[in-house]
Amino acid sequence: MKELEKTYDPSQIEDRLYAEWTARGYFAPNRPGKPTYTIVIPPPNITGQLHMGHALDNTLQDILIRYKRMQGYDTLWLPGTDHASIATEAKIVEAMRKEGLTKEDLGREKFLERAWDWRKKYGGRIVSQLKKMGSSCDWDRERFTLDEGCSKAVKEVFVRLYEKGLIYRGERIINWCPHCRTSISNAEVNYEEQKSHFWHIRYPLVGGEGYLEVATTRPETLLGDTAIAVNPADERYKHLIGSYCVLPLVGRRIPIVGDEHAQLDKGTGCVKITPAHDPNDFEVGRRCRLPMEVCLTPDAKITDNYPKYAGMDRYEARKAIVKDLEEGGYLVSIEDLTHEVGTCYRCGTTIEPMISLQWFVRMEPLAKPAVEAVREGKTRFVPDRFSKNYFHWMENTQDWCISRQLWWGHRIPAFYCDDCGEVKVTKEPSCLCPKCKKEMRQDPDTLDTWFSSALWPFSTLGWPDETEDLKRFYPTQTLVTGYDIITFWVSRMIFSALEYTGQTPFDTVLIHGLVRDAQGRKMSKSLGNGIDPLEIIDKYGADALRFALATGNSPGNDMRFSDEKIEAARNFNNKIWNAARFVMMNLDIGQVELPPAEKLETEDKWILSRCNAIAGEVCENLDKYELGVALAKLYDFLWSEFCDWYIELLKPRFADKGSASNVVAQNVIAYVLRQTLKLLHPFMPFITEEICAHLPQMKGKAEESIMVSDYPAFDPALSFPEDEERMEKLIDLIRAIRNRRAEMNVPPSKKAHLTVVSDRPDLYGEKTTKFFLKLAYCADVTYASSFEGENTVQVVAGSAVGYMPLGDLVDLEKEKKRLESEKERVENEIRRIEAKLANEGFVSKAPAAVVEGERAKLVKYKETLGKLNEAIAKI
RNA sequence: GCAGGCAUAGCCCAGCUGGUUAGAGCGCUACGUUGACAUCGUAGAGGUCAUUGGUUCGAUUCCAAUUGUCUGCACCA
Repeated sequence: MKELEKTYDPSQIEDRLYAEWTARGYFAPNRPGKPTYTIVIPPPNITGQLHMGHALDNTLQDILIRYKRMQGYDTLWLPGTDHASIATEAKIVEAMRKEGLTKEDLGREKFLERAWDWRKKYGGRIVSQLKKMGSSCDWDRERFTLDEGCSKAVKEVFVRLYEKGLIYRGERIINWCPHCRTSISNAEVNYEEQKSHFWHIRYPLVGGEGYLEVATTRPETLLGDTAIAVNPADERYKHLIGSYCVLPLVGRRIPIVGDEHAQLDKGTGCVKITPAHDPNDFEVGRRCRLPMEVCLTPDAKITDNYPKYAGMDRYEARKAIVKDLEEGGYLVSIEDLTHEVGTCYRCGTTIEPMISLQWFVRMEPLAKPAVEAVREGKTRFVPDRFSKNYFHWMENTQDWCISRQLWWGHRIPAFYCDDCGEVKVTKEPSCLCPKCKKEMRQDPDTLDTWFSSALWPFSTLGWPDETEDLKRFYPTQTLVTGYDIITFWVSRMIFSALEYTGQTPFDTVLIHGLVRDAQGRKMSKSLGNGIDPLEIIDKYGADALRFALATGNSPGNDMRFSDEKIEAARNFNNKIWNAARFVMMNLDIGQVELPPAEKLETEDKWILSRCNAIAGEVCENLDKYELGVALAKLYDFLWSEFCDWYIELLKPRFADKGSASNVVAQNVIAYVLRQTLKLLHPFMPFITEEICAHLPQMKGKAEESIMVSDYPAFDPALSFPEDEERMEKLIDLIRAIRNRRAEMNVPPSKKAHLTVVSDRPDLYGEKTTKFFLKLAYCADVTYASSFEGENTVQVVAGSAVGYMPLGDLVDLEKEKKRLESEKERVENEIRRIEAKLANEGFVSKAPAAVVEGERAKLVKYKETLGKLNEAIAKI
């Protein structure tokens, strides 16, 4: 038997195994006809580097796909990347800036060349990083949101929606990022608390003595004011509706209008209206037919219409205008205020609401069926509470601004005639004006990245064509993603899929939380507290990283990543490794065959039964997406039951070379180890594969790789409840003896005589002696139905009393006290249970199994109480 | 403002549809090493399961309120 190294060294193993798996085509099992299980990857940005969020997301997906693959499903994990228009373009622009170049210098074509070069250079980076994680994606089907197929789908969708009237072009207030120089959707705005002021300003009335006072957080937009609104029911001002005031500093006459937007009980009741730079004011402007006055340029500077401030940045202008207002006697007061300000989710710049001609998706008709589908359970969120988020967003969503003033992305397939203004939307790359027959000009803008991501589950499978893949793998089963991306992506995939394919794109959305740092803070570049998964892999291995991320992690909840966690994971790897080393050192059989039940010892049946039970539970947990729970069970089973007990119990048998019992032990332990490794494989693919490759094969069932072996399932033939009970009793007694010795500070080197008194000869006898000798530090063991002796320590557990003469170490008084306090505890338990059983309500209403359980406990406690009395009487 | 999450051992967290002697890991204490593993073993200390009510035969678990904390969404003239 080839020997394993003493400590596990993942770096020697992982890349080699990954290459082997790839070469053998294991990632794409190709089992047409079998039930399918499909996951599409949330495509990482091509600009991105693998971070802990990706690591968690992909660990969970890989666990699921490996599990289903081992269960025999026709699995597909479809990988790919996202062109990430705004993020990528920003990076390229930034790189160009360093060369002293702007987009305009280069022109669209040259710029796009650079972008594709960028993609070529960096798009592969994240992919190779995913591979380091062990991600078993079908790389032959890798896709890109801007590739030919996805582009085809995007055009198809755009044209269809346009023809249905669900996409329209119009002038609306949109969120404008002055830094990225593009519109962004509502979903892409983050609100941040900022300290600011309320400036109270007087607007003099025309043809009168008085003035109206308004308060604003944005005095610079005063330049764009085209009215003052008051509530039509406001007794203070309603007589003024229809008259005018003078716009301070500008001198323009602006009307006083009546509109519900102005509330009676808020501020002074008067509101300045800037229709071109505020969404609410825009609506007021529409209702009152006010002119739009644009006073800010796309880079948030004052327009040339206001020469005094022209070219000033919005904040500069604010200062200047406040100063001028003050000097002109218009400024009444300044009030401190903290308020939420919209910022660009990409660059953090404060967004500027602006009136702009953009393309929109009409959301209401799309949102309705999407809400219905989830309500009817066609797609299920795990955990369920996230469906509430989803409903809330879907039911309140406004039209989606999809055009972006960027070059890197899907160009909007709309064409304009410069002569007659005709608009045509077509999948063709160019077209002639249907009226003037002149070449039309394509819209220069591109689409929101999320527009193409929304089609990902079906565009990647060939839609709009009825491809074999689409038929075979769509709709998909599970989508795994973080809660931060439900609105951006998940909800849009659902309504898109319903609209174009008539089906929800996936059955289940498994939501995970954020990976935070050890102090619970969000990992961020500015804090510099990010942990690089690749460094973790280098140091501890991918399996350790995966274990640290998966264990104890429950759906939807954030988790902390810490040194302790990754060290615990590394230790577990090492534990598995060494358990395997031990097993192999003791094997001399060429292949493994599970002996018939009658040849098995109690401990063999116990471990087989436990392993089998765990297999059943793990499958159940995995089916319910309780991956963290499943892994924790495997951890406990392997470390506690397999290593701490079964291996220790077997040591005497392994020492007895050549015996029949030794051979049985070899077969059982090799079998259980293999089963356990299989159960663990989806979580920790590398170490399990490496060890399995060194283990002898099962007779007649040789497996090429653990990756393509069958996942264990509960097998009634391997369930031995009586032997489980028997072992548990034995373990209880051994534990109790160790416990007693430890309490009395008896070193392991001091061996004691043990007399086991029990009326259960089936539990204790010749066969158990070796265990007491080895695990309970006994010199020898005798079994009896009664015991007469003095100066002995008495241990009550597992339906037996153990007597150990420990000579001078025994303090009889102390011993008696201990036994009595133990007795008291047991008596309390008995009282509690008896009271419960005497309760008419409990007996009649509680389920029979629970009542039976309580009765069984009572019997057990009474038995223990009897033993304790017996022991106390001896003192 | 609206909605939602979380509150369990010194720390970090499990505990799935109510019935457990409330659990792991880390840390701490004591003991232990010539052959699987010190990246280890044995044992121990440590919890009124945030508070208050309610439902129930029975509540850490379900409901309500309160407090603290975090997150979405909205508004902010």
